[in-house]
Amino acid sequence: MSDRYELIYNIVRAIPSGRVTTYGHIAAAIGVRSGARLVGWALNAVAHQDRIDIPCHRVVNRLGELSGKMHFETPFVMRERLEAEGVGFLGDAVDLDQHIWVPEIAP
DNA sequence: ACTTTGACTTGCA
DNA sequence: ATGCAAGCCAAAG
Repeated sequence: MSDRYELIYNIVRAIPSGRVTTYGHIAAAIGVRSGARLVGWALNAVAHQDRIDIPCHRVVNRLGELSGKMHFETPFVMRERLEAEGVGFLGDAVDLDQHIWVPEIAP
């Protein structure tokens, strides 16, 4: 595990309830602007291992779509949790304009 | 040790 | 405005 993973986990864990963020924002926050895929890998590792304390369901792609919902226990749990936190949906994507959350850039 | 793929994004045609 | 291609880091084959 690289230190980047820790940064990613730290940021994802810092996402407030009822808010969502995108892979690109997290990637930019850890200093790797084009490393959005790395974020996905980190979350996949988190989901596959026992790092469930990280709210990976609050991480969506830049369109607000729940791209990683199929990696959860069930494809519905992700939306269920987001809706339970008060996140509004526009069709199959979250209302980014209303719930987007931008992490602080880490040096 | 090298190649391929993946929970993505951005840029050019 | 839509479609295809390239780029980036890390892990699995």
